[in-house]
Amino acid sequence: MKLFDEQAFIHQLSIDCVIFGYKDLELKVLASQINMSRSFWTLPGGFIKHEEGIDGAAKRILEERTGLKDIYLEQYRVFGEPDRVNREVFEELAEVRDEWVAKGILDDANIGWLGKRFVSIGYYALVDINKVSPQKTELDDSVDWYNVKELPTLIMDHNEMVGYALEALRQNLDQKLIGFNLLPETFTMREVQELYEAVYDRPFARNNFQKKILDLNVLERLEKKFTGAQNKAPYLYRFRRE
Amino acid sequence: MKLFDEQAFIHQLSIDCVIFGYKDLELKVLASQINMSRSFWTLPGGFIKHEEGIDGAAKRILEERTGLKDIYLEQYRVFGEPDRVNREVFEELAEVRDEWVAKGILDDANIGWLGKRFVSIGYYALVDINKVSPQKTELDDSVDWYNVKELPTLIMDHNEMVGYALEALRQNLDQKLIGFNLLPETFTMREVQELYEAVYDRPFARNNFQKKILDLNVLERLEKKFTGAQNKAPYLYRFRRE
DNA sequence: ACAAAAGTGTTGACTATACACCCATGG
DNA sequence: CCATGGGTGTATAGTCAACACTTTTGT
Repeated sequence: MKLFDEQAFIHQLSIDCVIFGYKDLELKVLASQINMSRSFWTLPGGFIKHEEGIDGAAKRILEERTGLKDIYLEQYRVFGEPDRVNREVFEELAEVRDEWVAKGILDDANIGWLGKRFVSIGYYALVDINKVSPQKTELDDSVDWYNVKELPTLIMDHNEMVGYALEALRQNLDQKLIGFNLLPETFTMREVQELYEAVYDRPFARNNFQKKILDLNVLERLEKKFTGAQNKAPYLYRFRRE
Repeated sequence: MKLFDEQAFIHQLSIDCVIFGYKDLELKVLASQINMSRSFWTLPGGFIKHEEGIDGAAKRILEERTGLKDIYLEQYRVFGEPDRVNREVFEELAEVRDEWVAKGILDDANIGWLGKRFVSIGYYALVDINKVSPQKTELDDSVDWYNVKELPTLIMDHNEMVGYALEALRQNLDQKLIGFNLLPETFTMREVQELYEAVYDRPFARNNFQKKILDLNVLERLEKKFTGAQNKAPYLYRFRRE
């Protein structure tokens, strides 16, 4: 079965998603590895169907890759310089072309379509990393989370895309109260703080941070969380959606 | 001569520009009027050539419409819902079709190309309104400035585009110090304040405003401006670019 | 001298940050 | 009762808006 029907999509326009997750004090980004003769890393992406809105397309792509519906996502920038095409990758693609066509993954129409210059709409998404089971496509060799500070070299301008996405995330984290999308349903104040420290890559004073977050009036305090550690048990909080 | 060669451009992808100008205490937007059997207003827009970057395309479109090079511009959002097409306008277009084809303005290939669903990249631009002499295209009946608060009804989602552009402008005016692009080379502090009041649609306290702006350290104070009015002559300022 | 508007200084409220202290928990 | 980390209170500095006052200009 052919990987995709290029007739169904708008030409020369793509969507690339920077999916942010948070775990082990690190802000992470989902990237997949494609093995040709060399291996390449890439952001999850896709195309826009003719009858589909761009937000809808991004949602569909995210659902395909993460299995999640109702993901928080936002477009943040369009990447459309004419030199975006990555010559290296395309040369590699040429090398594996016959093999992949034989496998039926791609056909000539696909390859011609992919070879054109693309304008890509950048979306970023925030997910609870525990709820995600990354889905491989036929082309992917692996799909995994990478620390945003130690990303591998991605194809085309995808590293730059992550940079702009992080900038947009930092701008919006406070303003739009979206950070809680990166945390599980309930969490401690320390976890919120550590998340903020990972995003902004700088420390925050504990007491002032607590005051600032509580003053937002968007958290409800639940029962205490007894961890077994020999210290005061922290409260759990939940984000109030309205 | 045919208006445009649809072969030269990326399909189903357009650019629309919200060009802001400032005059007579009002923030203004450039819109052109197209006369079919009814008349429609529209934002200046265009398409992206195959070998051209999107920022470059926006620059070209702006230069065509304003005669200015080196305009400050920024992309702020993509509009890509599938129901963007304006049925009314397309029906009107069908009515004048034969006439326009006869005139040689459009041909069938053009019309088929235009009839598809488009995704549009929104740019906003800031110009010194005194330097602009709006250029009509063959299709335009008029090109004029309209108060952003009293815009006519524009085609498709162009009114919504202006709304988002204004929001983006407000967010960036302070942060990126871009407001001075709307003013002439030299200006008084009062003029800066009136500009801000027009953009944010609210008054600012005179003394505090002056302090805030001067503390940015981006203005150099020049000679005084004697207007002939019976009051203290205000200083002229110039924006320091570096 | 006067009206109009520009420029500057001072005050008080609010906010953000730093410092200090007490409390709960399990060993 | 001690070490550890959680929760809260207070003082200080820095920022922002309101008020007051002085200066310059042409009539």
